[in-house]
Amino acid sequence: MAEELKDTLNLPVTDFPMRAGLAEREPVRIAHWERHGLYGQIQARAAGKPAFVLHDGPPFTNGDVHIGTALNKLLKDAILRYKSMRGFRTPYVPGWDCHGLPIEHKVMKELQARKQSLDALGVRKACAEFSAAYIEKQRGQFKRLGILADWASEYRTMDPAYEGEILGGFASFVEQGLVYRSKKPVYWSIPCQTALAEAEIEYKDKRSHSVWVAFPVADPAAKQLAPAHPLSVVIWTTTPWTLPANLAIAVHPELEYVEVRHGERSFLVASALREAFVAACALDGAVDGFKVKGRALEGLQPRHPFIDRASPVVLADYVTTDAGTGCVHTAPGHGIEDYQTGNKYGFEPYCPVRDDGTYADDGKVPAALVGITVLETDGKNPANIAVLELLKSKGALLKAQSFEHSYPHCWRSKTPVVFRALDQWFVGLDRGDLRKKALAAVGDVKWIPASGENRIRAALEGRPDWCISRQRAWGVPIPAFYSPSTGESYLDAGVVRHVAQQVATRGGDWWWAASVEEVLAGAPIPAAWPKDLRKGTDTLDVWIDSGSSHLAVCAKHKDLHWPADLYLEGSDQHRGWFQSSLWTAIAVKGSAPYRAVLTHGFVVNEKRQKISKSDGKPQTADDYVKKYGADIVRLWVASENYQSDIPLSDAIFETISNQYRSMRNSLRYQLGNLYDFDASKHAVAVDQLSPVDRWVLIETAKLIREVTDACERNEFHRAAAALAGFTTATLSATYHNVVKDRLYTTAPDDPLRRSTQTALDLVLRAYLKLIAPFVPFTADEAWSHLHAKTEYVDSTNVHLQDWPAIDARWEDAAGQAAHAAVTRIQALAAQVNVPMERLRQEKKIGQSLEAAVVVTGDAADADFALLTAHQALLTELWIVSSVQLKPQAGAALAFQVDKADGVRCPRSWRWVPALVEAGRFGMVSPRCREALLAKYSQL
RNA sequence: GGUCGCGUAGCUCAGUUGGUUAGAGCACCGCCUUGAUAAGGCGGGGGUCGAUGGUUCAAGUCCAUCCGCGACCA
Repeated sequence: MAEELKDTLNLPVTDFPMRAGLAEREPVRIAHWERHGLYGQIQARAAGKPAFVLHDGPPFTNGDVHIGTALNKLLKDAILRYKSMRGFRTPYVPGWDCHGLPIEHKVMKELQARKQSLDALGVRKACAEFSAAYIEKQRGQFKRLGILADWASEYRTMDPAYEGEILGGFASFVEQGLVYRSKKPVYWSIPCQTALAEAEIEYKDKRSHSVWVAFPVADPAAKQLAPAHPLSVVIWTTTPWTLPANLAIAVHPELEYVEVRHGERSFLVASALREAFVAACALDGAVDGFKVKGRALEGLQPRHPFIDRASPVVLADYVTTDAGTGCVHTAPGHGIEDYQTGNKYGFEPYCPVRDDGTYADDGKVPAALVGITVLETDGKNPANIAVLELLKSKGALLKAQSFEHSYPHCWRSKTPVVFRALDQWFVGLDRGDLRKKALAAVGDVKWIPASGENRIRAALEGRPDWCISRQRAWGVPIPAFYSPSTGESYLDAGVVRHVAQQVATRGGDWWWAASVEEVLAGAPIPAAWPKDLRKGTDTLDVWIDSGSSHLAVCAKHKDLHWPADLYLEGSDQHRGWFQSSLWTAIAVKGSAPYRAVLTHGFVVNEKRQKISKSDGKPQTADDYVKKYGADIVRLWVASENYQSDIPLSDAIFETISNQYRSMRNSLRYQLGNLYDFDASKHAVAVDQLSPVDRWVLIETAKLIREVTDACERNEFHRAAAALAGFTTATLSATYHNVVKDRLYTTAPDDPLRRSTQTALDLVLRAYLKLIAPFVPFTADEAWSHLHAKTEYVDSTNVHLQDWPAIDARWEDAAGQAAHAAVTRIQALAAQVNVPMERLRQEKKIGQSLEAAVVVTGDAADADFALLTAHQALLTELWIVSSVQLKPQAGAALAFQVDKADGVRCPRSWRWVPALVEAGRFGMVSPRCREALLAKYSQL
């Protein structure tokens, strides 16, 4: 009998599964989308509409897609899907950053492991293959995340046409006189005879000499110093071999320095380091003399201990009192800080060390040192030993001792590297007012968040001239020429342009493969150039590569426009891509390449620390996609406030998974209850909808407003929070819960049931569109079930819909009134629930339907009046069997809950005073009898 | 060390121009339900709003300093 009655209910029917199985289902849906050319359909649908160009920052092609890279791409994808639903054309051309040292480094390591060595062309070929292989991998991983893009048009910085654009842009730099050649210290590997980049350095512990060296001051009175004895400024260094290149001594302007008297000599050191100095050099019985601020020492002229020149005192903020004497040996040709200080004071980056590591005979290096190598083998450094000898003979060496410290080593030869000034190419950022123009352009861009503007400004203002040459093979060649006899360099815009054209068709390899004659054939060679020239072997800094993408992509692709509407990358790109793109755009086009720049933070672990390999946690996007599915990863991205750090942990993914399940369950409920609903036949007019249905439509309107507002502000986590709240509170706990009774127990065509189905249908359609940018797989899956009761449908796709609109009729006066009433009655439910819960804990009732409610209150009380006016709604909204209103003058509103009297209807489970006969269905409540009669016409 | 940013319940986030006992969802505990069921409902516990000091009648909300974390520099 009970089974039979259950069969008379209109229970939900749907094939939309509760269990998502995202890891298995999503790839099938991707294939479905690709088969239908979803990206193309989306573009075609918006043909003629204004374009929203989000220009893709190219990920580096040297590994699997990192979870942070995935976050970036998913934010872009969500924005584009949203914008397309808002009526924009959203062409999206993804890119790949292919050149650069990390790839060359990896490739060289592999070659080394196989004991192979290759020339530049061979290395380039291996790098190109490496890069291409990772493009394939990454593209697959991006597609798996549900990224929709014009993959056929993707740009790659190693493509000949792209390389041609880079060089074309570079030609404009040269033409405007922005490019110059100058010396700058770089890491140098002596055995490899090559410059190294940061990534090619390994830090290892090393035992070095540390020495205290006295620089005699001939004329202390020039700075109003009155030492008791002949004065020396004392420096401390761990690289004695750089002393021949010493050009200055740096002191901190704010530090205090003190005269230390010992024997017949006076020494000048920082007061804070006086004790350490006296102890290290065993100056027993030393006494202090005058004290002086570092600032006052500027311009003092100590003499170099073994070369006949002055080593003037200069000021530098980086001088510390951690170690040494507070007087820092400064060799602008052997250190970056030294170089910068040297620049400030007009010293050349003097470097008497040749490529092979030996001292040059330049007329300044003492004869005793010429030809001696600075390369350390077996812990012995011939240059250090020779320099120490020299210092001793001059009486300048106060102390030498061993010193253990971490020191950079060449990753290939494993020998200590040296810092050595080499000729490099630079872009002069203040030439042609480039910096001024760039700073001005910053003001025309919308920075999101606004603090990004300060960051880019600081980066632009603080940046020294841009060193754009790299002594590497895997990159775009710098089309410069050199005279073998004089070493003079030759760079000309016309020639660069000629090379650019050739490279655009032949590829960068051509530069290496062709002879000088071939390279210059047909080029407009300046008359002043000598006949005898060789090609340069340097490549361009890869930031020029990616920084030229707006020229090579936005300005070229027919669907796009220049400048782009939006750049969206991690906040580290203020010093990277945002900046390099701005420089190239200012130089070539005179304005910024983007209208707006949106930045996000970095993925961190539960301790808010950067995700690192030592965590032992998975770091690639695929790890998470395989475990949770792309929609979960996407929902995580949407839920986080990406403007600061973005935490990632198993606990967070569990929470997100729960939220997802909640959404999915609501979808299943709605789809299941719409199985026999056809809007064209059954829809109820808005003004005829029941109050609770009008209520949910207004709630939906509020949701649409909230999500839309959040999306317009790019604050997707607010959208996600609003959707989560709507799902659990508005739908699951309230609307779906309340409306179950009428959906299940009334006759299929009951106006009340059709009213609710009408609302459910409207809510579901809006809801699916709202979640589509964030969980596109699930949204489209449900959309298929809604339209065709099947998993895949060819005729329609949620991503081809317009963003949901609010029907003005939902919010008319009657709707507002119904909404207000239902909202208040719902709020009062909390007061019913408390006493009801007490009965339940006492095991007196179970389901809320077993309860009968009595409300007492003054008839004039606003709430009591409201309940009286809407008495018909109360049992349904509170999900109880009866509600009795007892007006009582002067009484406060009170809710009393008891176990319901009467009998329980076996069909509706409601308690009624008495059951009635319903033929073959037995005894049921009067209301159920009517429903059965309506459904079966015969009982 | 410098610049910028962040720091509200176990987790993810709200807290508008300073103003009632600091909120939501998830998680947790208890009860109910088994006709949304690898679901659902109800009730409950839980926060000295990073710390300290200050401005104010009133501060999570403004100011200062410090601590922690991150990014970029050095």
